[in-house]
Amino acid sequence: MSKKVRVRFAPSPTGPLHIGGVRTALYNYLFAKKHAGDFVLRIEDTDQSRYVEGAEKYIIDSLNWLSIPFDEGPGKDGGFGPYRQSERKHLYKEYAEELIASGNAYYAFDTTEELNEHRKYHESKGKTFIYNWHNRLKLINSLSLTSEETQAKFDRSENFVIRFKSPQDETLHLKDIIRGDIEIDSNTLDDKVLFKSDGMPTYHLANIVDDHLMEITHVIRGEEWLPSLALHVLLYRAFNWEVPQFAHLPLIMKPVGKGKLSKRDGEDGHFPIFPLEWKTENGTVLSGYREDGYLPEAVVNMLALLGWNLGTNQEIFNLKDLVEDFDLERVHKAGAKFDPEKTKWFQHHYLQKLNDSVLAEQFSKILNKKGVNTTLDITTVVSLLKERIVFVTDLWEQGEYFFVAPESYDEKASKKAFKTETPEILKNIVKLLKETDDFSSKSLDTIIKGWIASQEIGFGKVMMPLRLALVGEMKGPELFEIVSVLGKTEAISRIETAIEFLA
RNA sequence: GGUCCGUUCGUCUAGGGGUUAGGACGCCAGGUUUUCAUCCUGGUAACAGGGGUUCGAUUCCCCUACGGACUACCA
Repeated sequence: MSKKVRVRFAPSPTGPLHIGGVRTALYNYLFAKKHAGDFVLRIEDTDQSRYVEGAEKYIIDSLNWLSIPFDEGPGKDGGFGPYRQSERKHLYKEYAEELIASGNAYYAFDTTEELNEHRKYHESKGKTFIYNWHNRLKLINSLSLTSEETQAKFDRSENFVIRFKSPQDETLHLKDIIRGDIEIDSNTLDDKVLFKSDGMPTYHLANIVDDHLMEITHVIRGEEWLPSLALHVLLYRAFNWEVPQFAHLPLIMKPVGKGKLSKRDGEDGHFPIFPLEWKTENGTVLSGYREDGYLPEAVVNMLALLGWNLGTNQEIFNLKDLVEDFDLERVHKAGAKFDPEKTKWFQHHYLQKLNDSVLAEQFSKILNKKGVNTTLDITTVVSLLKERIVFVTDLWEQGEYFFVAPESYDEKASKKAFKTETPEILKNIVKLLKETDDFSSKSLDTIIKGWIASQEIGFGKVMMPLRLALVGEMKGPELFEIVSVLGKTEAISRIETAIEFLA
């Protein structure tokens, strides 16, 4: 019996999550649920200076909005808490010291200034400064100093960090579910800081300790962590802990230009890159998918396919399908530019599946805000407009004329549609409308088309000016549906207004 | 610069030693709608380059180019 699958999503609360982070969360969730495992949310807030108020709440709200809730996390203890690293602070020191005791780590006293000097010097010579086996004895640490000298530094309360002692002359064989085998020469690794002088662990230490303590079986994270994989595996080895499996997800790239998608890409506002709206401290509002009117299903579907596919032609997946079909082995290796246009296509698809009554309810709210008072049946209006909209808000743009009579007629269209004989034709239509009480679109269709046929005039000569009179431009659903919804009084009134306009 | 990862239509991708290299978004055209949009049909468009291996390579190997990530007491 294999261990229960446990995965974690471990964001840093430094601001809003962009869709890259959301996708990482989604893949973790899908993998966990597919294997009947747990999805853990862990907040990695070991860098107090970068902490941003509200970011944690934002992360949780985003996951909830997308229906990818965590099983364990802040406020939801599953026996492995706390789930904020700042609240686990007391844990890490002893693990760092354990590494020192076992000879896998050491104290280092080099100041930031000194290290910067070294880096600058190396850079000037076209080299890279690496703190590791080849020079650690020339630097200031408990390996180069005598134990008395080291103790003296402690007695003087000098700042220190704990660094990992990376091995020399070893070829590491790493394994990644998506990328396969990776070979690393340990001599290229540097002695990463595990424990900072401010008493907090770095990401590397906290991450490994927590993943171990939380019994994480699969680490699914962004490709930007691939260079740290060797260190992490070495850390597990040093602790003599079982190593989880790793999967490094391809990056999401900017839709235009070069490089990976970053939070800054949300600032130009051409398309949302955040799930939810976010107000920065300087008051700028970064748009979110939710506030822009996207359905969470559309966002999830789009994100799922950004780097993964089933191998069939299927592109529409709901969350349940995804849980069933998702497979890390089918995750693409290369980074993916995300495509705002395709996202709209998904949105259109999912919006069409919404019930007319649900849309009508939302549309009513919009109408209220616009101060529109109407006796029209909103659900019917929605049913006529639905297929041409992508967002609920498009309903107004597409169907304003249902509620407000046109005040002008599209210039180009009226040139084409309004002819000298038009007023006479429209008068006849008014007469026909007055004579009937059956305002079903079908009946209207029969009556008016029958009249047109009997007069032996072109359909266009009637239909086009009629549409213009009712709508104001050449757009909208089937004409007699509009007449039917508008009703006798309003329809006749609009046509008479057009006749007057033409006079 | 160094280390690592990657490279199939503009974009997301399928495929994989012998295929007309498939799908989707976009774009274009036609049809439906006597309008517009939707929808339907069709079209456009790709294996980065060079060497191998092989009867045969887009597919396997190597090199180059290009792209990306990392290179902090940030995650």
